[in-house]
Amino acid sequence: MPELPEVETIARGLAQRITGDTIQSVWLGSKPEPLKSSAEEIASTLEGSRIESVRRVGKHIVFDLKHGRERRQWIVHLGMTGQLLLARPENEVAKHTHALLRLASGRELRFVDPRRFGRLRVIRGDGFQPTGREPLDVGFELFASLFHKRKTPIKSALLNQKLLRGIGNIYADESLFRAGIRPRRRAGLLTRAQLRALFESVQQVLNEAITAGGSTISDYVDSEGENGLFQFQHRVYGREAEPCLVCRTPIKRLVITGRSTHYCPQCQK
DNA sequence: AATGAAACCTGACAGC
DNA sequence: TGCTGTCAGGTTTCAT
Repeated sequence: MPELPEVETIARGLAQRITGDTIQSVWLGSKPEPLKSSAEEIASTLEGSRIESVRRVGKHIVFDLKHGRERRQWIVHLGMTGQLLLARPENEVAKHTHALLRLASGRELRFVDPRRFGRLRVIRGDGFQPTGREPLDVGFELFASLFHKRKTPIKSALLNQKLLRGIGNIYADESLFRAGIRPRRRAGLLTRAQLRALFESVQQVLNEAITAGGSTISDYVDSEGENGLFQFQHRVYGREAEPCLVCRTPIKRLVITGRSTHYCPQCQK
């Protein structure tokens, strides 16, 4: 479900509301799939830990914890349909709830994920090592070098988390539209001007989406259960056969490395 | 090394 | 009212 702007929105909301709280006890569902670490390891690492900070790294939510003097981390990836929700104990526990953290403040932090593509893991210490570069922190020269000599379509390269971390299907399509680049163009063949346009489009799209609280297509909600609003600003994603907002040409849809891809055949070259 | 297809899951929706 | 097929904000694994 969530890409960089959605994960950023969730992390900011949680940071505001649970920083300084302590995890008292942990319940983990019987289905083991969403757990990357063992259930016992997750529970024993989290229980008794104080939440020092909550932040986004790529599409991961990182909880920096302190257990006594020891640093620990809880790493959450939401997959396609994962949600982290702050709730009161009396609130009904939703179907597909896989983890429930009881906090000292009396609230509960719940991980809900119908498709179970999400992943939870814990780390002793603070050594979480993400892949790729943050698209909002990287400079142009480094950005351009990531695509050098790559034969893969630029759309696939944008989705490759080992290059840039956090861009997903919606924001790849939206960035390519704004940059006027066809998704199937070989990454290594982009001109310097196109790379510059793409660099700026990616940052623009991500920043605007963060401001709008992310995109809600079907089930994304932030930690308070609120929808995002950026879906109303999508220019190509989900608009197959609808007129391009710039030139009225019908938006085309195709599949690139298994992902639905939307573009304007007139505006994107 | 790099690329692409298939697999992992459940739910919603369209068409019959 | 079913049933079937398709699709979905993602990543990993396995062949080429």
